[in-house]
Amino acid sequence: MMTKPFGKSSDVSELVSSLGWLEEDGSSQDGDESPDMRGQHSLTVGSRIHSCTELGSEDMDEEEEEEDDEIGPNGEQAPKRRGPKKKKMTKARQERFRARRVKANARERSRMHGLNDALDNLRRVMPCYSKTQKLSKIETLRLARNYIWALSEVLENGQSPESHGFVEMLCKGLSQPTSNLVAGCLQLGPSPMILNKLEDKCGGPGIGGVGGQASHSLSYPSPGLPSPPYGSLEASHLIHMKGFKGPVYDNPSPNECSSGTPPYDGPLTPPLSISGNFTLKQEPSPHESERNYTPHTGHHAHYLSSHHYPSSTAGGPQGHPLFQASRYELPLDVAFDSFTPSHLISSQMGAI
DNA sequence: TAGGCCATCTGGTCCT
DNA sequence: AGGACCAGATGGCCTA
Repeated sequence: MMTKPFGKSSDVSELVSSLGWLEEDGSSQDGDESPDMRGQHSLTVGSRIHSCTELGSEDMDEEEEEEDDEIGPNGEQAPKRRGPKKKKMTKARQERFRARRVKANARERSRMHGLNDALDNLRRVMPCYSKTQKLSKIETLRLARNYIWALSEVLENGQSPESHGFVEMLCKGLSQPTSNLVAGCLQLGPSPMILNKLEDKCGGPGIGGVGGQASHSLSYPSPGLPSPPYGSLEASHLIHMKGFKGPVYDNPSPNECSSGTPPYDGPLTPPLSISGNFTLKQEPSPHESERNYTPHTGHHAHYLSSHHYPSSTAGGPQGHPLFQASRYELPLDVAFDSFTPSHLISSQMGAI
């Protein structure tokens, strides 16, 4: 559960607002703001406070304004402050500040969009990529780690990708809905990824094989379907049941304890069929279509069992720039001829 | 209604 | 000085 310092309607916010800290004319809205802006009708309390502080420290060439006689919320005199004195917020300064903030906000939005695009790319190389059932960010990262871990087991220990252990590794530490999704996908059919490549290279079917004939005996519920009340695929359960024996880690990270997912400190080994995967999945990011900000909600995606892409994004824009980048293609073709884990990993990570 | 997840704004910090 | 990165805060949307 996410921890939130304040409730959704913060008492503090109301207090600050009542003190007149909030701008009265709604000018906190960026001029370049998208229609997608949903919850930004007021600035955050902390931000507002910081904002005032910052304003007080800029433009030292302008006249300073004493603020010694600040009056507190209850009328009492606030203690004198040390440090640079705040300056009066002149109109010009306000405008400059706003312009700066607007630019910074735009950059930050762009940065976060880039991050989300990268996450989308990562989702696409996951075994259970689905346009309609999107993994949450955190689950994407967890699954990615598990995936790398599982593949490394395949390469290093010869573990079969059809084995229980492979699926267990993939699901380890994931939420049940995600575990179900992964299991469902693996059972349903070949993830376009490693499995095909394994088939090519090893002469064996991938997990589940084409047509969804799962060769492993784990009985996963309803293939391909989202989460809920299907059986429990909680990885730890499986592990206990099957006497799972994972790799030995030298330096277990304390951070991993909470999730129950083992850390992986060993050498990374790359996913096996990145190239095939990218070939198959070179679809435009759903996110990309939303970059144009359809009004409605900023919710471009729904997550796992309970979320679905809006139909309008099904087609999506063509030619995602990221997928046109040569860096996705070049190293991948080399992967199996001159197999160099570090190279592949770096190429894969570059894609991410 | 609570909880999960998200996008966005924001100020601070670090780096170039 | 300006940009990148980060984390805190907030409200919206959605589902159970």
